[in-house]
Amino acid sequence: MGVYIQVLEDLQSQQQQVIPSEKLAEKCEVNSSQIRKDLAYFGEFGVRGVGYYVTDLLQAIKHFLGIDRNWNCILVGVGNLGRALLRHRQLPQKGFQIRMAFDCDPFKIGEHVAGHEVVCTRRLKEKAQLMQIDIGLITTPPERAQRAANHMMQAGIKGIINFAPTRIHVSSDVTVDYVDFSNHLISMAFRLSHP
Amino acid sequence: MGVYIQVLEDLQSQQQQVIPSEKLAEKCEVNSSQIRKDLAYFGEFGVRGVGYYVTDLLQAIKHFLGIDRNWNCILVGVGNLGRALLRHRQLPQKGFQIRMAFDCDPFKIGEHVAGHEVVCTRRLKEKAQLMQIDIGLITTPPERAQRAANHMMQAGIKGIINFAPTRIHVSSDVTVDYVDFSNHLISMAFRLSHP
DNA sequence: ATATGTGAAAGTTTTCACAGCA
DNA sequence: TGCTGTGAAAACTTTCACATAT
Repeated sequence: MGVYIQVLEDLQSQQQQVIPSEKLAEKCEVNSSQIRKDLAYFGEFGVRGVGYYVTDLLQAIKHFLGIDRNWNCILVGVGNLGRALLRHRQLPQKGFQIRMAFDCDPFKIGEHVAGHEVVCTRRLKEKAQLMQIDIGLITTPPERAQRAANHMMQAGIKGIINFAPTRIHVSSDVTVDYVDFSNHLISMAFRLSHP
Repeated sequence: MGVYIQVLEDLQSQQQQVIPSEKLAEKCEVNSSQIRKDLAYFGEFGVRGVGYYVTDLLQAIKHFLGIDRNWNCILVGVGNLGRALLRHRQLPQKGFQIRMAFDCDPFKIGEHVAGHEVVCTRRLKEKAQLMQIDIGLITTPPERAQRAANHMMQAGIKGIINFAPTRIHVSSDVTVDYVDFSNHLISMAFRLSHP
């Protein structure tokens, strides 16, 4: 789904006005009926005999996905990965603002990373409740991921993306998504071993 | 699939010898027949009435996935994400060694990151052909991803993991995997918008 | 007694093929 | 004519349920 946005934004920057599902499918490397099904799902946006208007379609997809607004995020764990995310320009560009960064290491507290002051994790609830935080990013070592999740839940955060390679337990009204690089390397190793 | 390894290694470090599919399913947050199907797929490793021997199973899964050996990797693009990957201790721990780091920025060339000297991307082929490199990681800005992929193909690399948010084109004997954080944030935004 | 391995059933996703509209 | 939107078919995945092994 995110591919559509990627490719459509590309087309937009190339001043391409209209695209038929067949061409879009090619660029996204999926089947063209797949695209038509997906796009028809949230309203009839295509024009028969013509194709899809790039700008209108992008708008519609973004609205449908809920990314035609800003999302407030916080990050816990200012290690290598945490810093990479704090400095990543793509995220704010797409409407995901990391508002604050937390860590429990006294040596890191007070440090500034890409314009964010690093704050003690214990102050997460107090700080995060003030501004409405939507999404929490966990980039701690695995053994501290659960604690980070607990802090986030106490602050009323309902969406957690866990980059630490461990499962976390959350109450049923909280959505968790797992991101683990190693999995991509593992799956690549598998594919290369079974040609 | 990677979840199994995560959980089994956890069990191993807790000295747990045997585990039935039901318990394993709970920890992996999947259905227990799912697990039995998956595990039966590469040989009968369970013992009826008992369960699975953790160590043997781990061994078998790792062998099956092709991660009971070392994989030589290189990285192109020493930005924030590139640095995070170079410093990530989990990767070598799992058998993925990043052997060299490349960048085309003259200010970065010669710099050392986590024990890796940064080398000019033009010298990729020359350098990478010497040691057998299996996997290439692209962490460049999107506009330089295709060039990085071309260099990798010239060096005979057959597996590419692309962290840049753009599609790349490769010959049919090369496997590409895409990793894009934004997708996880987008999918979270979607789930939080449609409760 | 207990827990695997596996056919058969249910559910989901992907693709096909074409009617219907610009 | 050209391309969308969509039912129907095919392919794939997940779950159930139980015969089978220790």
